[in-house]
Amino acid sequence: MGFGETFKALADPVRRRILTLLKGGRLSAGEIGSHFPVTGATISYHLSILKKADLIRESRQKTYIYYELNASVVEELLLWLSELKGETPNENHPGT
Amino acid sequence: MGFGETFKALADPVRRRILTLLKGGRLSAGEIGSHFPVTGATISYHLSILKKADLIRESRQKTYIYYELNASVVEELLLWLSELKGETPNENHPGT
DNA sequence: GAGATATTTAGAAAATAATCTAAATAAAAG
DNA sequence: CTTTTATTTAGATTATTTTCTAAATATCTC
Repeated sequence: MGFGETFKALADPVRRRILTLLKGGRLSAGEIGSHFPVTGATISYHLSILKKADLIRESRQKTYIYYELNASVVEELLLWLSELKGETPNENHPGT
Repeated sequence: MGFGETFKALADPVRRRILTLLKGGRLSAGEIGSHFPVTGATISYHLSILKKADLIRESRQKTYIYYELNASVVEELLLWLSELKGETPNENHPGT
């Protein structure tokens, strides 16, 4: 919902590391939290920021809430930055 | 100097608009300021943030200080985001 | 339903960021 | 060297962000 929100979400090192973790597949909030020396509440806060920026998606399953990366917003960012650089953005969609 | 600084610089709408303006070529601080309803001091503050993030470069000339976009940092950002997306980043260097 | 585990929400404290006004610096012109 | 114009720096204020502890909610298991 706007680049400001997205860039702001990416500005925090904890949130960038969360995204990098999620690159390897979906993880529960607890699993994510175990990688950082902060409380679960703080992780929950960071997840809410990432969620608001639409960089991650959640899915409840049993007792856990799993989070996974949402690449489509990253794509929009790539486009904006490519345009800033002054290049025609590359297409790289093997499926199309 | 670290992605945090760069993303933080990009998180502000005024700073993003400054970068977009500079895409069209270098501008003095005053020329940049004339596009925004804020004081020159505030523009100077935003320019200092962009400078610290190495997103812009300055060059003094006569009474003016000109600012221009520095694309190389944008390139690093593109790489990081491409990797986050899980794709091999595209090369698009016509000169090589 | 009571207890256990996972996660979020609320509220407060501390740190950081954005903006302004006023003063300082820099360079050029006279 | 004084004045003018361009820009930055300093200091104060207000807003936003990050983090914590404690409490609330949700979902399972018995």
